[in-house]
Amino acid sequence: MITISSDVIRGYNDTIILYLLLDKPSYGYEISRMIRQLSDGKYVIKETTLYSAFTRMEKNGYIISFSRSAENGKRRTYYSITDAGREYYREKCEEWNLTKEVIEHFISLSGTRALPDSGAR
Amino acid sequence: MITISSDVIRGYNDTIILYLLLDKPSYGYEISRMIRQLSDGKYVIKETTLYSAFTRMEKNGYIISFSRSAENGKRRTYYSITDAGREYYREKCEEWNLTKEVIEHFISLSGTRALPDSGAR
DNA sequence: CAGATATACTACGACAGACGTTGTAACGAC
DNA sequence: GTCGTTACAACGTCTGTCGTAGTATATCTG
Repeated sequence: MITISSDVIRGYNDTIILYLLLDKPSYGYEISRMIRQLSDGKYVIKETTLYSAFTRMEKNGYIISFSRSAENGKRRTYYSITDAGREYYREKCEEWNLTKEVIEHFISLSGTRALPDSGAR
Repeated sequence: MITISSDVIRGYNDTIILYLLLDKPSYGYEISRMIRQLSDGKYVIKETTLYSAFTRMEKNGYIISFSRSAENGKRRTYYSITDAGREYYREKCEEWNLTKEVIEHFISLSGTRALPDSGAR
């Protein structure tokens, strides 16, 4: 079974997290679950990756944290996206479209299809 | 101007290089130029990245190197893809399709579009 | 009530891939 | 003769991911 390797998604974890903060603040565990759900279980972010992304993005000003008690009284660290975060997200979306375009020049659909003559030689 | 960040393409440099070796052996400088051409200048691989990819992939058995003199007498290190390399390439192509699918769940086309109600709250 | 499971993190260190910098060497152009 | 292009190799740094472990509370199970 093919799974997503971390090196591939690397550089998009931040984007994914920001997407999930676009409409409302959220916290680690919820974001983790949402990623799993929205990807149909195809991508499960590692906890350490997630929390280190939070730290990094707060340092960069893309999100801000605040502590709030949940209904049951447990403390949680919530994060909400900043304007800079929205801007960064927007840029990453554009970058993604470009990247996709570029990589698809080097992906053959079947994976083994004979190449059209490259013109070399 | 939007450019491709290395973290995005990370994990696909090997795939890109293997693609360019599918039909014939090649060498560093040529591959570098082909990447630039095929991506319309949108992606220019760094030399160190390229040559370290060669070393890594040869160690992994995806490519084999041989030295040959060019017409002008200059020595070049050529690389050709192995069966294991073709197999690896094929897997990466499948993985790419999956990754693309997953990431696009988290990319909104406009980058700022209002989200459909997430159902939360 | 004990123990398992889910929630909600934090800390620490390792690792791999990308990259900056530098150096080398051969060739043709001017 | 030196400048630009070709064609690499070596070395060290940085960043993001991840393995491992630990802490603490809440809820569920028997």
